[in-house]
Amino acid sequence: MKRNSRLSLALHTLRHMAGNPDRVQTSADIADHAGTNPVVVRRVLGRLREAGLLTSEKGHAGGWKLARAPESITLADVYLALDESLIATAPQEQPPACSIEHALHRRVSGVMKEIEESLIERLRETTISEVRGE
Amino acid sequence: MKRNSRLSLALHTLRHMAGNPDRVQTSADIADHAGTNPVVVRRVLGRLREAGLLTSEKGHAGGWKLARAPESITLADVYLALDESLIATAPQEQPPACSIEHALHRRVSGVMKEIEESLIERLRETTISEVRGE
DNA sequence: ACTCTCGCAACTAACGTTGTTACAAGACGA
DNA sequence: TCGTCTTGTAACAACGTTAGTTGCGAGAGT
Repeated sequence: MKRNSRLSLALHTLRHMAGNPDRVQTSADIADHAGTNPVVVRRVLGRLREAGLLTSEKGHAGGWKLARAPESITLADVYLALDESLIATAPQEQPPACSIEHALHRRVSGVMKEIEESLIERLRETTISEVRGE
Repeated sequence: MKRNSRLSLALHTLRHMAGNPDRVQTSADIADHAGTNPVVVRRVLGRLREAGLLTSEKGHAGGWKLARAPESITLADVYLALDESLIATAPQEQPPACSIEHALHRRVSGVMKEIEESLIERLRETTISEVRGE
């Protein structure tokens, strides 16, 4: 699939949890609803747990739950937790060998970094609670 | 390699041409300088030709040349010619089935589109002539 | 004990990108 | 006209990334 799908899965799941913050959901439930696989769910939500957005418990009544108030979780938090870095400029491993190439890379990287900043800025304006189907 | 490399190759080549606008260069020369393959060069530069930035000629004195004044070619022109669409949101082929998923997709797509606009805006500020190694 | 859950590692499959080979078609000069 | 240089294009291999899948171990709870 696309680069997008991890972010989609994460947001989708969090948004559902935001509507019912105390309910514990298993990976299997989530996978079922999202049309994917429990292992994939654990992979993605594991990132969110590392970032402090979710908690997980093993055992009978185990599963996933929000770790914080949904009003305090922005789209940017999710984006950053996954560190997708949509705006990728390859880190130019080779020594430039051509000053033009070097200058171009610097220029483009600069713009990309700026743009990624503003993307994050923009995502930070919305919390997961605020997105709702009409 | 990375998503980035087509854009890098295109910009690198155009920048060199901008410094010597009347010289005709073969794909082999360009590939050699960029450390890649003539076929790859033709693939990438072919896009630029379709966009009206370059011309190509077959035969003995054939090769590639700028189609326009280098001062009139911006980084955005190159980016758009390649239609890389760095900011990809998958076009959600499936019917949503879940209104939350739908709303999220709309929200995220909206932000992404905005961001891509501002990237292009930003790239439009610089012409290929203006980038130079110090 | 038994069962349910997450955690994790390993493997497969699909996809996109680059690189490579091969060949056809057009342009030019001898 | 013939040979040679070039682009144009198709087909294929190589590689990396991602999602999906299977299997097994480790905790938690009954």
